[in-house]
Amino acid sequence: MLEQSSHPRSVRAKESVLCATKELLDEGGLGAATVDAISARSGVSKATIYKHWPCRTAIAAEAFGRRMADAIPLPDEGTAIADLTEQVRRVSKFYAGPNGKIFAQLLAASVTDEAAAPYFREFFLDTRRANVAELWNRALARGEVNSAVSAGTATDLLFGPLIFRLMTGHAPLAEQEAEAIATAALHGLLKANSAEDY
Amino acid sequence: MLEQSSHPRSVRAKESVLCATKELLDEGGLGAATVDAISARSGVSKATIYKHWPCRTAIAAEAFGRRMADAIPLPDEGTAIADLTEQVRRVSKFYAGPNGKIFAQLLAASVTDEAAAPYFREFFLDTRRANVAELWNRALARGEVNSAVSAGTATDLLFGPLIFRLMTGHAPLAEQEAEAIATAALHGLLKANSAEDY
Amino acid sequence: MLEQSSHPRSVRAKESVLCATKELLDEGGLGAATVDAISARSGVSKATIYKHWPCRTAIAAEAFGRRMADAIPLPDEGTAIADLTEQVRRVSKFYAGPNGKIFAQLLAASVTDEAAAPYFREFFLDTRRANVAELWNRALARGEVNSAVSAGTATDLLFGPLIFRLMTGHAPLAEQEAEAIATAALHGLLKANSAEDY
Amino acid sequence: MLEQSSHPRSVRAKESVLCATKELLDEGGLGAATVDAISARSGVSKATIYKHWPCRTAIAAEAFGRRMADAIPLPDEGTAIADLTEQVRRVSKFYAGPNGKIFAQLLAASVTDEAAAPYFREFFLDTRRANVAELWNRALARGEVNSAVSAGTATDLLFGPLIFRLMTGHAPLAEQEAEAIATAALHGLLKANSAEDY
DNA sequence: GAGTAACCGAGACGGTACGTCCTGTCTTGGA
DNA sequence: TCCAAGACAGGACGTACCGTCTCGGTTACTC
Repeated sequence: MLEQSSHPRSVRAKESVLCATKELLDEGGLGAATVDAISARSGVSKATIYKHWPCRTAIAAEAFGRRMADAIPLPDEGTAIADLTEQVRRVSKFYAGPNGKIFAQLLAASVTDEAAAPYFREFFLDTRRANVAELWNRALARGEVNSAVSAGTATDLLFGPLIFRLMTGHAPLAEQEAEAIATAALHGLLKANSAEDY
Repeated sequence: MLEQSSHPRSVRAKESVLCATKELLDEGGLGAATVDAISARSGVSKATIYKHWPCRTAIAAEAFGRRMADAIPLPDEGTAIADLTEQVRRVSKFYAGPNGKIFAQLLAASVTDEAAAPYFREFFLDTRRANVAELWNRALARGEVNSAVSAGTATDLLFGPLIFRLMTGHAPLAEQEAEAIATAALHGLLKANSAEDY
Repeated sequence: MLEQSSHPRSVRAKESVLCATKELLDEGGLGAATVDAISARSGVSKATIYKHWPCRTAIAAEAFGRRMADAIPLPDEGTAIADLTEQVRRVSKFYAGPNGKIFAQLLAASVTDEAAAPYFREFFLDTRRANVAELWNRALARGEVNSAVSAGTATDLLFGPLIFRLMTGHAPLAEQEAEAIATAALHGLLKANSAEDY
Repeated sequence: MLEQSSHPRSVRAKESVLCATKELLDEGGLGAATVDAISARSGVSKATIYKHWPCRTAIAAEAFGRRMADAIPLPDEGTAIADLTEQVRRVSKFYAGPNGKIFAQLLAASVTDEAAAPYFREFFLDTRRANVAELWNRALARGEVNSAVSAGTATDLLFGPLIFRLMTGHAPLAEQEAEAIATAALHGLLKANSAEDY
C-alpha cells in the first residue's frame, strides 16, 4: 500500500486546480481563469471544483494569494520611517507590475462575488495587514510612532492611497509617488508638523 | 411655438436611459442594471443604447455620477483641519450608506470593463478631486497645510483609506473611524508631530 | 424496471425541441419558429439547441421532415402510369395544403441558410426521392418506362413543376393541374407521342 | 424652373437605387443588398426607397430582373424540339452561373417576403413565361406539339426541374443534364413513346 | 482478494446577458 | 416642397460563462 497518498485525491485535485489557475491568471488575467478553462487545464471536473470553492473568484484568490506575500518580504531597516516607507515602496512596485492588474481584478471581483470576499481577505489582506501590524508594533515599542493611531488605521493610511490609484488609474504608481505618499502619511498634511522634519 | 421638444430625439433617449438606469441601480444594484433591463424600462432600444455608451458600466457611471456630487457638498468651515475632516466624514457617510455599495460595484466594474473606466473617472473622480483640490488650495493660501504635498497626494491620502475599506470591507466606515483617518492623515503617523497637536 | 429514462438527456432535449418546433411551425409558419421561441417552449436552452443544430432552419427541417413522408405514402396501383400519376397528385395535394406553405418556407430558407441545406435534403428530399426511385424501378422492371431516363431525371420532371408552382405561386396546384402535369410528363410534349394515348 | 428633368428627381432616384442594387447583388448576393447599403451607395435615403418599393427583395427583383431576359434571348432554330431544348439549355446555363445563385436567393426571398412576390413575378416570370409561350405557340402552329398541353404546363414541365435543382442543389445543372431533361419532357417518360424517337 | 461504496472525470444542461445586425418608421434640417 | 441623412424601436441572432446535474468508470476501503 502506497503511503504516498496520505494526501488523498481531493488534495491532489486542489493542487492541480490552484496550479492551473495560477497559469491562467498569468496568461490572461482573471478573465481567462474561467471555471471551464481551469477544469480543462487541471483535469479536475467542475463538480469537484465547486466542492472546494464557492466560485471562481475564490479559486483565483487562493491561487494568487501566496504570491503576494512571497513577493513582498517584510523590511527591517531599523527605523519606523525607513521600514514603513520601504514597505509602501515595495507594495507600490508590486501593484505597478503585471501582478497589480490581477490583484485589481481580484479585488474588483470580490466586490461583486459576495462569496469570494472572505477568500480575498484571507489570502490577501490578512497576511499583509498582519505584516504591517508587526512593523507598526515594532515602531510603537521603539516609541517612534503615535500610539493614538491603531495599526489598522495606519495600514489604511499607508496603503489605501495605493489601492485607490491602482483601481482607478487616476494617478501613477511610480516609485517617487510611493515615497511622496509614505512621507505625507508619516509626517501629516498640516504645515507645522513638517517644519523641522524635511 | 412648441417648446415641447426643444430636445432632439437623441437627448430624450439619453435622458430616458439614464433615468431608468438610476432606478434600476437603486432597486437592485449594478447587477440589476442589465442592458436588457435598461432598454425595457426606458423604452430605448439596445442598438441605440450601444450607440451612446460602450458598455453598461459606462451607463451606470453616468447615471449614478451626479448623485454623488449632489450628496456631498463642499464644506466651508473656516480652517483646513475642519474642512478636510468634514469632507472625509461626509464621503465616509456616503460610502457607508446604500449608495456606497453601488459606488463600490461601479468602481469594481470599471476595473474589468476597460471601456467604462473613463466614464467612471469623468463622472466620479474628476469632480470630486477638483472639489478637494479647491479645499486644498484654499488651505494652502491660508498657509495651513504643507506646500510640499500636492493636492492629488493629499486627496489620495484622505480618501484612499475610505475606498480601501469600502472595497474590502475589512474595517468599518463609521463616523469616528472617518475622523480617526482624517486626523491621522492631517497630523501624520509619527510621534513627534502629534505631541503638542492633540 | 424503469423504462422511463432509457433515453439519455440529450435525446430528451432533442425530442422536446423537435416537438416544440413542430407546434410553432403549425401555429405561425417558419417565421414563428424562432430559436428563442423554440427554446422557451421546449424548455431547452439556446446553447443546447445550438449544440445540436447549426441554425433554426435545420431544426425546422428535421422537425417537419417526417411529416411529409407520413403524409404521402407510396401508392401501388399496378401500373407505372397510375402509380406515378397518383404520387404526383398526392404531393400536389400536400403542397396545396397548409403544410405546403411551410415546406416552401423551408426550401426558401435552405437557400439562404447554407448550413441548413443538408438537413433539408436529408429530411425531405432523400426519402422522397428514394420513394419515387422505387416506383420508377418497379416500372422499369415491368418494362413500362423508358430505360434511357434515370430515376433522378424522372423525379425532377414529375415534381419539379409542382415545386416551381409552389414557390412562385404563378399557377394553381389543384388536382386536375397535377394530373395535367403528370400526363404531360409521362407522354411528352410532342405531338406524335400522344396521338393514340389520349 | 429647370425643365431639364422631364425625369423628375424621383426617377433619377429610382435609377440610382436599381443601379446600386445591381452592383451589390453582384458583389455579395442578396445578403449584401441591405437597404442601408443600397441607400448608402445610391445616395438615396431609406425613406425615399420605401416610397418606391415595399421591401428590399422587391428592389432586388426589379434590379436583377431585366438581366435575365437580356441574358437569355429567344432561340429560333426552326423546330420545336430544337427551340425548346435550346431554351432549356440556356436557362440551365444561366442558373449554373453566378447569376443563378442570386436568382435562387431572390426566389427564396419572395416566398418569405410576401410583398416581394408580385415584383418577382413581374420582373422574372412574366417575361420569361411569355417568351416560352411564344415558342410554344409557334410550335403549335407548326403542329409539332401536343395541343392538349397548355403553354403554362409546358413551361413548368421544361423549367420546373431546373428550378428544383437550383433550389435544392440535389442534382447538377450541367449542359447534358439540361438536355436529358428537355428530351425527357418532350418525349415523355413512358416506353412506347420513345421507341422510334431516340 | 472480492465486493461495495464513495468519489471523480467528463461534459450536457438551463439560465441569463451579452453585443451585433437589419428592418421599416419617423424626424430634422438643408436645398 | 421634397429629399438626404440618419436616429430610432423592435426583435432575432449566435456566443459565452455560470453553477447544477447526470452518467459511468475508477479508486480505495471493508469484510
